[in-house]
Amino acid sequence: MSTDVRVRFAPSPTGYLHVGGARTALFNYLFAKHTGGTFVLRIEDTDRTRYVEGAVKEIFDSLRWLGLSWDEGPDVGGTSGPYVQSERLDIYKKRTQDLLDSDAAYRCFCTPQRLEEVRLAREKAKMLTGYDRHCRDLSKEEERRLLDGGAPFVVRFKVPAGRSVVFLDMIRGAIEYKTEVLDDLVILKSDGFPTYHLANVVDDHEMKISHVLRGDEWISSTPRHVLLYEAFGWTPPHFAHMPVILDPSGGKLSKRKGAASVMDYKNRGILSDALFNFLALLGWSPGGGDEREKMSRQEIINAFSLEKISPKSAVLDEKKLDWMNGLYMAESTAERLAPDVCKLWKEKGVVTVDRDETDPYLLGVIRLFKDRSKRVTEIADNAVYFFKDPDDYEPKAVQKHFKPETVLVLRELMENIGSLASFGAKQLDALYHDYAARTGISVGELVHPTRLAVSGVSFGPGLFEMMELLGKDAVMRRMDRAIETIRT
RNA sequence: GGUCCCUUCGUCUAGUGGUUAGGACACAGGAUUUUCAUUCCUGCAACAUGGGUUCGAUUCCCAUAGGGACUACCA
Repeated sequence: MSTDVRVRFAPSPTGYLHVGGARTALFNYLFAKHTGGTFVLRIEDTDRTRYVEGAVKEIFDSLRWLGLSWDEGPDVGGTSGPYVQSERLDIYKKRTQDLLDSDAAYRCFCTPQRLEEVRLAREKAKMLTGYDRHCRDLSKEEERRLLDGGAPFVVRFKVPAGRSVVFLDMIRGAIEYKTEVLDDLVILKSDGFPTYHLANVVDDHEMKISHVLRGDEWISSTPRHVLLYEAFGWTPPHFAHMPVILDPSGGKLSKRKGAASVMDYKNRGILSDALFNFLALLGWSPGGGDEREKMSRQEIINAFSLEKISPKSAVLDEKKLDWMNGLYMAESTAERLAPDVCKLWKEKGVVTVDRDETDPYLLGVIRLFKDRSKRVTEIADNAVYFFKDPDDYEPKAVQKHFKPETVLVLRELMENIGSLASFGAKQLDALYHDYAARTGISVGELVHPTRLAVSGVSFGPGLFEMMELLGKDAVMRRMDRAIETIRT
């Protein structure tokens, strides 16, 4: 079956792409790539009231940024199009008619008010909520009369009585439902649009989807879908339901509580490779004693299998994401990081908007910071002093390193630096060590005040590399300024 | 309320009918380093509870508890 694998990711354009959705897409992608199958992207826009302008683009952008490219979809086409449900209305109408013809479905003329009343009454009586099948046995004459009167209607599926529906979830095993708990679901709405249930079943069949990998909120709808396949005389696909991703308090990830969408993570300085790797490991692991954590896309694809997906929901640990992102930051190059970092610098007004991203100075700064930063944003935040002299100095560090006698030391260092033949990290290193040896002052006691004078903070890249990049003029000017500060 | 799903360190997880229950992140301590970060040691820390089945259960079964999903003319 390996080459027959066809999977799909089917988001509805109601907003941004949530990381939970992104991971479902990721697992679909991984399964397709692992099996040499096809990854289809389908837009489920059958609810016109929830449609959000720009959502499709946001979803496309998020998936592309994460590196999840699809083989068939709205923009790239394919043999099973169209891939947007609102463009497939005729298909659903025809299929609905098929069901009506075979007496597997019926028109329901109940008003929303009546439905509401029934629901409340049933709830009160502690009965199963859901439709009471009022229109299921309408006579032909009655139906004709209502139809001729122009009464609005929906089409409902006739759930057979006294049956049990069993389906196999690839990561949970067999799941069984009695049809008693299933009500007659709406398959075609009064506006002529299909509901998710119908559209989903029809499309998955027509698009020859072999495996449906979706969020586990769909488990309880699956028996209805199985019944629909049955009514159409189709073989259902394989099902596998992905667990949800939670925030640290155990609730759903939400924008309110922090990052929730793929773009949130991007904007907060997470790298695509890192998020890909991290999300893959959330709810899945290679198993079999394989304890790799940092894995390339190809390694993940090679090791992936649906059976190793865990059925339990997982909490997204941002600390671990940071750790992994740091690994990818260090591994990346200044050139690759530059566009993202520069964008942040430009937003902060640290560099002018027309500044060239391939500027060697900029790349030099990034190179100095990337190994010690966990996120792209960290570089942008911590490297500001490379673009302007420090306005003030870190108070705690001042107490520790700016002492009256520091003035003398800095002055002498400046004199030495002034007479340096060439201003480079190596020479500076030698100079500091020589000076330390000559005076008996420890290197640390020279380095710390210099660092504070030059950068304004007590931490950062290697001092001598930093000085070299900053250049002699800036270094001398800042040291001079620090001396003034100490004296006053 | 009903139906269904889930349950190994704080978090992500590996794993087995008999193991000192392994790794990673985080945390704590130490070493290295001019700072920070890295790196390297060390430490801390888990099989939800109760019944079975079994010579033996973390592992298999059943309950209970806790968490979650669904219960729309939303997906």
